[in-house]
Amino acid sequence: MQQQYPFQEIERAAQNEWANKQTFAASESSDKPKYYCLSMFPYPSGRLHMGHVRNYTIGDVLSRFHKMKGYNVMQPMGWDAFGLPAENAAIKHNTAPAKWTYENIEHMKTQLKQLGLGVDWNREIATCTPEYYRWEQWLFTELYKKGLIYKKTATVNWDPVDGTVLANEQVIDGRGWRSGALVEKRDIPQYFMKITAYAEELLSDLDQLDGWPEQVKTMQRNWIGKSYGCEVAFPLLGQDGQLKVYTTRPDTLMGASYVAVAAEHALATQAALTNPDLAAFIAECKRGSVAEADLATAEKKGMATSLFVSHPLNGERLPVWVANYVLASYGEGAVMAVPAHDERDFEFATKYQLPIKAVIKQSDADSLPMTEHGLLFNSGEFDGLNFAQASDAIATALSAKNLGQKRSQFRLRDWGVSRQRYWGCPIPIVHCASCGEVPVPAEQLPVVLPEDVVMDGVGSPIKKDPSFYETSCPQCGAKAQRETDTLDTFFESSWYFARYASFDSHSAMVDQRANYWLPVDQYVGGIEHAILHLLYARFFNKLMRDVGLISNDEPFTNLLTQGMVLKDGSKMSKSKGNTVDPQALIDAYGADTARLFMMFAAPPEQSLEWADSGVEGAHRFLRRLWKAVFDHVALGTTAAYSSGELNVELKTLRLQLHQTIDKVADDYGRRHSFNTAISSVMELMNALAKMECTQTLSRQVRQEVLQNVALLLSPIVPHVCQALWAELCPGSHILDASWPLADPTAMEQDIVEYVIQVNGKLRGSLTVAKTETKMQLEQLALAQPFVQKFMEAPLQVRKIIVVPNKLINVVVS
RNA sequence: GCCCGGGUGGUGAAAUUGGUAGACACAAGAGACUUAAAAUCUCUCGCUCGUAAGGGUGUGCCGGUUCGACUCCGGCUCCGGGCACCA
Repeated sequence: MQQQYPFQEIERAAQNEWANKQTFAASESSDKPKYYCLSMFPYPSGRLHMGHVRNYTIGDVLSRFHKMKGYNVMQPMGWDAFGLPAENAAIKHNTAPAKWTYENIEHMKTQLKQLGLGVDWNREIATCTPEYYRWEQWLFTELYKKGLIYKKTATVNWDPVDGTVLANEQVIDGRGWRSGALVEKRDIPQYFMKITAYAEELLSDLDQLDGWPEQVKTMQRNWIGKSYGCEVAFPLLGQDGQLKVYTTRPDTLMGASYVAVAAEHALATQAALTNPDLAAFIAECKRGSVAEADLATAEKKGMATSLFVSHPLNGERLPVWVANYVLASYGEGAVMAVPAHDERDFEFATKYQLPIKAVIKQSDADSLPMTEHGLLFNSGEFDGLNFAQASDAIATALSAKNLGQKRSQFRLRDWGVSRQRYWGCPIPIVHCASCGEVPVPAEQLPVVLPEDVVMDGVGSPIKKDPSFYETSCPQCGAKAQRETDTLDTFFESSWYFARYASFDSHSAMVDQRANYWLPVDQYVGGIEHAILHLLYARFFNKLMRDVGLISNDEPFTNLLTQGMVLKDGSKMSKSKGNTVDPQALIDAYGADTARLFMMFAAPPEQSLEWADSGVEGAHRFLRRLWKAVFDHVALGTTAAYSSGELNVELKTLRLQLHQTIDKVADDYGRRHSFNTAISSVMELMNALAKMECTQTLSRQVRQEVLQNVALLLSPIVPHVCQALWAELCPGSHILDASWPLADPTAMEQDIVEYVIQVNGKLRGSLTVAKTETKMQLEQLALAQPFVQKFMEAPLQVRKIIVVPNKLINVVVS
């Protein structure tokens, strides 16, 4: 055994061995319970960053831990390979997105392999390959035929100078990022998936996801946003028709003083026909980005139309306003405004001097706006009712007039999946003059995206390429045009978890193997995906279930949401240019140090500001561990302790060892608290270092400790533990060893330390036999000088609190 | 703006169910070894009063519940994530 810790040599040897022996190849034929551990696949941006190291080390630790615990483990890896950055890079470097993407994949794959992940690389997938995306094209056509995909117009960011659609990310302060032109909203036809048809199930099934963080479930619930309220119709004055609104506060109806519609609302368009000022205002509202955060933070602006409606219950004449704070896409695209009881309506009414009429009160001291529930007043026959009573009574009154009814409403909108971009999966639809929209038949799939293209920065190459878009109608054979939009890249990442189980199937999107592996037992990924990706993946799981491909209801049984690795206070990402490449770290200290440092730095769910101070410390620990084993085996091999009378020192060390075994198992398996698992092993190693040992028994205990340390740490630092094990136990392999079980006899203790407090303040401690009664403990505590000191007259003991095996608190006054 | 998190020494953090605040590390300082440096080892290390023993104080801020609060409750503040076309 070498005296120095030869990390390069060990890591290369271990990684070669795992590759040659196919150590991590997963198989469906096993009598062990299966464990499918999935980390969110990376976007091939060029190089790994610290967020990747964190994500994939967490997944690998859990995979290796479960393998040792006797599970049949699958840990796959792949590439979320379509997306906007490839187009930008292609323009910048005058190359094709495909070439750039494949080169990045090659480089990042090498980097991932250097991390020593226990990945089954046979199952590797890249979403930009026709073998992958043909199946989502197939699913698209199936769903289209079932009516779960439909077409409607939707608003996009339009750059009038570049003549192109912009992603929200490409709109900076209302201007196009390349042209600098003021961005406009433009309505274009797009395909939508009816995720709202699954809203109820997506909401209720959250209740069965016990292995998900409460935080994520809450965010999803709020995003789906089921509310209970009332639809209210305001009859138009001077013309036929009604203005419909949806409200969650029907109890405030008698306080409505105007109604407001979105700039895109039909009534706004109508009123603008005869009102040039209003037309100009509506045009102004159509400037700027479509992102909700921009809309919500914009200054509240509005303009009165010349239209009026009548209040459905009291017949009062209310003006119709156009307001930029009304969302066209939620509810009816119109609201009834009750300024006294709504923040935004209050701000708007104050600005434009609209009437503010209070109708709900909690007390006489209410200040407006008063947005809490309360009792009605100023509301005629409804005075004195509470929220629930008033909601019922007003809904009944509206129903009687046929001007409204109770209903629920989802905030969730259907998912627009069309993108006017090149580097994505072509939408498998053919537009035929006589047959209309025709889905491409399964036998003609995939619709292959041409990869040999030139990106000029304006528009998508396939929109200008007749050899792509000219085709014939699958139904009538006449000349027809292919759809040139591509799919949202969330489409690919919504089902990849199932494809890993059927990675090489040429006959189906997923096959029976998926029902062996699914659902994913442990999903690991960034908290930034808490809503969109995870919701879409849950939706796709249900879609795949309903077309008969899989049988599970939910895709991910347990979810670990990794905190972000921040740099300079914000998310590390290529678009922000603040990434840190782990390569230098791996080159200088090895993968084990990088992994150990990452796991030791913070608990996985916590966000982490990147700093490399501490890397040295992690490396130093591995060197000390190496040296401890070196010194131990230099004296010859020995068996681990099994029996014999031990002195107090050795007994205490064994106690600590077996407590550590229990703690580390709990930290890995239940708490996912890798940092404390590491620190408890460090404490154990510190204790071992203090122990003199030349005697046979103490060498046996030392052997027992070192063997177990190798096992406990092997999920985190697998290379060095494999090498150490080979030295400690010649002829055996660590991958054949199973997770250690703590020895209960080593953990028996007959004494216990009590902390003594006086009035909740620490004053001393007491070591007593475990068998002492509560009465004896109280007497012992009172007898201590450091307690007596606080009992001098006139102070008296009022009570004594004894927390078994922990603490005694003497309360004096 | 709305939804979800977070704030503990010089730094990363620990305290698992309301029960010893700061484990384990990093950095720093002092010392040992060395011709010297590196490496390694030993010690000190929240703030404050004190020579010491010991005391006071301290987990973003203000208030509350409790024998006891980093932990629970109310209000604020700052930072991060998401907001449907970044992934």
